Amino acid sequence: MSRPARYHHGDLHSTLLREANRLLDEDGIDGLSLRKLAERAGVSRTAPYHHFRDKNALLCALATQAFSQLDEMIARQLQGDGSRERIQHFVSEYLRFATEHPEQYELMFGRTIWKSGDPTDELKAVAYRSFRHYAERLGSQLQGRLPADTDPLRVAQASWATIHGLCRLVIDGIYVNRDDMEAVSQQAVALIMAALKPVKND
Amino acid sequence: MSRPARYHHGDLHSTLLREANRLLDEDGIDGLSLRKLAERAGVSRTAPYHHFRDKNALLCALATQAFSQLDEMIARQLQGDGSRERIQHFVSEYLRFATEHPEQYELMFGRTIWKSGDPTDELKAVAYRSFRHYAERLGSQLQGRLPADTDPLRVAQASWATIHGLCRLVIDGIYVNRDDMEAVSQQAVALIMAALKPVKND
DNA sequence: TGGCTTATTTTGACACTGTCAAGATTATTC
DNA sequence: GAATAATCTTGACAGTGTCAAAATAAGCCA
Repeated sequence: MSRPARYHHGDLHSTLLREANRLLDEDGIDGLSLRKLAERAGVSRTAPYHHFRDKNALLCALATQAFSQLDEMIARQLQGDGSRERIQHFVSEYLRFATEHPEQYELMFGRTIWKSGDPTDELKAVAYRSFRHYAERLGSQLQGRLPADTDPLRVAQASWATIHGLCRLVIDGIYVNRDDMEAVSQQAVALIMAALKPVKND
Repeated sequence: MSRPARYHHGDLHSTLLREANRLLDEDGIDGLSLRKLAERAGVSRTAPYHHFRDKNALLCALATQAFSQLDEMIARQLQGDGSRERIQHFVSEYLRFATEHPEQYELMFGRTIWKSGDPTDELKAVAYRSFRHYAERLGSQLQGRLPADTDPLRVAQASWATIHGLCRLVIDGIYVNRDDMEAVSQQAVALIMAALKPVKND
């Protein structure tokens, strides 16, 4: 016995987060129930309620974590020049992020939290910040190459919608083939680059 | 009393579909329970099981209906020349379709059926047919205007992902502002059109 | 140390869900 | 009219999120 069953767990909060992530990977967002989670943590059904107000709060905490990771990834990948290769690579990394952790991605952007649930202020903050970072970095990469009447913010929104749409199609089980997805994303990037004004490093 | 409570309802199948659609609009996909539905139809909890194998089958039937409507809309809007106005108009109609019936759209493309559930063969057929029609019609509109190394199917997939991504962002409660969405979609269309080879009616 | 307060955990309960089994009732068919 | 099939009902079960009240442990101040 590694740990004699004490009345006080000692580190329930972080244990819950860790096991919740595991449950998410294994059983999906539908299979993640507070009761199962409590059992995994070796604690009674209602113990988690003293660490998270309700299930929504737990899910928001998980989503917040995931957004931090995404934000880091964006900062890491979306820098340097705005060459087609760089942007293409970023898109591939985004798709990988979403397809390798589909349930977390669903949690981050899905209706469970944003529509049915009630997103935490903390979650909203990190989510909006992620997008702002994306828009800023993409904007600086395309600087001077957009037509005069084109708002960089709109381009950021549109391109993000495209990537996000692809991710949803795969994650929701409509597209299954990842090679297809990669090819489609390359096509999308190619179309956008074709619309830009030519520049020296093309 | 409009109808004396008989043992046999007489038209339960279509009544269930009708009331299920109403429940979907009013309470959302999460609020749609078989028991509530049965009560609305004035029938006991398990009566629906003699008309639909389970809840999944019911949802698939609803989604199938919705796909038929979408298919009709595509056929209606995506014809004629491939001018920017026509395509723009189609996109607006698609967004309208999704935002006016968000819960049906969620049902059509969401994970409830495609991932967690088990899509009916009938549903798969009509869903794939819808996309095929979209791809065919868009392809014929862009005929001769795409770069030589560009597969029209990929363009169809990429553009659909963009529209779909926008719809999801709105439906899932992440974007709230519909005017923004309209502007973003116009930006996306503009970018695609800019990448095309110029043609007489531009 | 002792006692008080607070944090943490438990058991019991409630309303809700989808769905199965077995029986009751009506319609259909021969 | 009798047998069969379709349709509907009641009862039950396991599962869910969450509240209230009681039990237990930890922290703190004297």
